[in-house]
Amino acid sequence: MNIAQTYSPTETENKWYKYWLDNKFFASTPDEREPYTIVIPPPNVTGVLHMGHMLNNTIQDVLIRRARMQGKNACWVPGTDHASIATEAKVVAMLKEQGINKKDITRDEFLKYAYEWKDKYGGIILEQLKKLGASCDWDRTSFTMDAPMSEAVIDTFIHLHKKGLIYRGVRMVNWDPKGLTAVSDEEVIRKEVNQKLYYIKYEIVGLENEYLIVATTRPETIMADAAICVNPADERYHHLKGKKVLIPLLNKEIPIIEDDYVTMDFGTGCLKVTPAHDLSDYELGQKHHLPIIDILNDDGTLNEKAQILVGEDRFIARKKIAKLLEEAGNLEKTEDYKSQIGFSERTEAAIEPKLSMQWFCKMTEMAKPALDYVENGEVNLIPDKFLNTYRHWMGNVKDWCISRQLWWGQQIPAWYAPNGIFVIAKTAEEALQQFNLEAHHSPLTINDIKQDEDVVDTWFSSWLWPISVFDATVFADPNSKGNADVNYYYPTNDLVTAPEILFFWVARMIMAGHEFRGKAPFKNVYLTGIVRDKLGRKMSKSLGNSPDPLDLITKYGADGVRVGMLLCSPAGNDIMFDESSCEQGRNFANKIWNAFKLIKGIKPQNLDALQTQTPNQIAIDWFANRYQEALTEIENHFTNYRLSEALMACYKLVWDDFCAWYLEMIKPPYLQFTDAPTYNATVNFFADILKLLHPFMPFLTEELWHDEEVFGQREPLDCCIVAQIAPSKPFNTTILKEIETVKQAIAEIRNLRNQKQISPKEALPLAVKANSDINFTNYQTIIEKLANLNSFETVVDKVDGAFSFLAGKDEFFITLTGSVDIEAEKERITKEIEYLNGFLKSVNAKLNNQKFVANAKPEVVANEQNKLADAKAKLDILMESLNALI
RNA sequence: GGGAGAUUAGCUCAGCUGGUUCAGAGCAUCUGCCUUACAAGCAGAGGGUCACUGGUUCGAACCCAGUAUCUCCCA
Repeated sequence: MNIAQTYSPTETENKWYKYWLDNKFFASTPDEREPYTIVIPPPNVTGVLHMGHMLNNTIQDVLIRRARMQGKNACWVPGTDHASIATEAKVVAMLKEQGINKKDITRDEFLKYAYEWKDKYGGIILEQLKKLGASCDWDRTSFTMDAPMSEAVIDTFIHLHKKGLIYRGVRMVNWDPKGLTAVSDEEVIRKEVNQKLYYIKYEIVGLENEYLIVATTRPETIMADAAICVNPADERYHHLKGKKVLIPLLNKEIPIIEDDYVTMDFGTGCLKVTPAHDLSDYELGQKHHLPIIDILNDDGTLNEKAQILVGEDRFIARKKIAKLLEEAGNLEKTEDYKSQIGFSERTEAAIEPKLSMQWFCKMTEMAKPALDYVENGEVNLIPDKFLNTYRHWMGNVKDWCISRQLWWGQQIPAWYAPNGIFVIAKTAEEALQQFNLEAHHSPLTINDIKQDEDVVDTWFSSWLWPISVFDATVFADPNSKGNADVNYYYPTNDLVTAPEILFFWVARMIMAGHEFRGKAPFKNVYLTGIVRDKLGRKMSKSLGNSPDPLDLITKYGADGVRVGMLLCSPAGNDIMFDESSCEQGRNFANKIWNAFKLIKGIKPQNLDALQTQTPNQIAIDWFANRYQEALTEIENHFTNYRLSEALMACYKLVWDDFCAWYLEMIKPPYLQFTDAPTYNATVNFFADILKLLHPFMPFLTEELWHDEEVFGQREPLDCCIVAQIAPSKPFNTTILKEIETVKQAIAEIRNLRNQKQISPKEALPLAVKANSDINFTNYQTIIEKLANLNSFETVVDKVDGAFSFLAGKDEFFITLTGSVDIEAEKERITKEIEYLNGFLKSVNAKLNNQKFVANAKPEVVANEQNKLADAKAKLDILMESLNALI
């Protein structure tokens, strides 16, 4: 026998991944089979593999491998996302290191550097996914800025603009003063921050030495104040109606206005209204027709409209102005205060609400069908608890700010004439044509017009992803039929992603899918949780609490890590990741390895023997049925996307049923071989097990699948990855039940040994008094072997002076060499009797209750009657045993 | 402040339509074993007032109301 003591994964993994690739097992082209499609949530080109990717992609790989083995044409499309802000930030930083300032180079030069950067680092995650075993169709790898994909984005922009769904407008946006761009709401991370609440005194005009006190966290914005607002119900301020106050330091008059938006019991009940620098204030300003005074530059420094502290950064200005206010006697006091502040997800700069001219995509109209798909079940969210959140969000959706003040991305196809008029067109030539069609200005030349400097949000590319990876040409014309790929693969089947991007990606993909294909892009959305550490903290690079996934793979094997991740990852719940679960995965792999070693070791010399009978037939029958039972359960778990439970069911089938029971039942004595029928059956079982496990543990199963000694020389394309797994068949429950009783009896005997300190080597005599209709002689060899008996007999009467126990209603007797401790036996039996009496009482209470009998379903009542009969029978047996002892 | 979800064994989680001997699984723990497939193992065992308080019901871990704690989303 030529096989290692333990399974060592690394070499195996490299070998088989290459073999799969070389033989094109991952590749898919449309054919007559049913398609099964997943598009990867494209990881961002700046990223490296983290635990979230590991979980997410393990799940996708399990689903895709299973579909492949069910005979479907499985296609998993990989790719990456250009991540405009993050990538641009990285490239800018890289250039800075080289002494190059972005401002000093042209857009084209910058893009050249950016593409170089992307080519070098952009594929890292995809390469890492291969280590995990991801069976993506790599030939289809897409990138959101590939030429056709970018063209799709521009076509989409033009199309939606034509429909009136894209417009340009001044809005309050989340401004990132470090990235110098607007970011979407979803890219803002709110954090609780310790701040100070400044109580500032505003002098009331016409009332000498009378002040209004306003509490604010942003004293540096007083120069931008347009009004002070109080609640009309606030009696403290009734006398100030119609009055004005002076902004401290500037001595500028602003009105006191009333609005019930103001919370009376926050601070002093007075709110300074700064329409240019706060979203709510902006809305309040619009309502009350207040002027907008923007005192900040794009980089967060104060501009000349501030009049004081011009050029200072907003945070420095805050400290300085506090001092100035204090000196001027306008600072009443300060208090410590905690509040939520938004930070840029990419640059970590504090977000500044800022009014600016941006491009927006109208959402209300598109949200309606996107909500309907989910409401009516055409798209299933798994778990469905997310439906509520989804519904809430789609009902309150806001227009989507799609422009970004960046270069890395698709440039907005808007062209401006010198007079500020713009047209939307794919090229400068087309734009010029459009301009010159319009009569109200003199003919322009190509040099007169200028394209919008900004690019569109990355999500404006990725919402097209499930379509554009197959056919990027359909966006110019939504009525386009599309190519063979998109017609075959779209809509895709499952999407596996994180709940945090349910809205800004999943929902928008549904919108785009509806707009351009008239169909939702997927049927099921499986939402994974966030991977957290043992302490419940989100795993992140900055906390340093995330293990390097590749190290884990080296340590536990890819299969071990896959199993470890899945064992603790129910859908939609965060996973508390603990390395020890990978250890469990590795141990499981080793268990399978060793079971295989045993099978190899008991292979008979001559497999062609004419022998057709085997004493192991009952064990074989049992496992064949047990396998079907487990398969049924596993299929059910998969149908419901309960992957961790499907895996656990496989785990128990292999470890408990196959290894601990079946193999022990059929195992010949040391250095002996089994018979041909047993061996063949066992090998077939093992092959079934390999197939069942393959989606979870692709490498180990493929390795063992190719063992020549056991499975013979296989054809080059005869691989586990494409082996077909048969659906479950009906099974015989009688043998399953009978073996359960047998197992129970064996466990009792082992327990007896433990209690009485009897060595497993010492054989014992067993007598069986069958009260059920089980014929125990069928199971004699199994019991003899697993309980180590030296005699086995069936009896009609109780055996006196023996240790006895019940398994089901059947009685078992073991005569021990020493005398039986009668008192202890009595006590044990009495305890059982007490328990049964209690049980009987509760069953009787139900059955004697007229209301129960009247209201409960007939089968429930019948069941109670069965319970009663069973318990009575057992009780009789125990009473007899007890009486025999007295 | 508004909304959603959670709370079951030491840990991570199942428990599907209220009704089996329903209080479960895996891991961890404890006891005994180096019994030649596997100590990354084998055999066995012990762990729970189903967060709390009421209610509905013949019957509640499950349904309802309230309370507490936690998480997330939105402001």
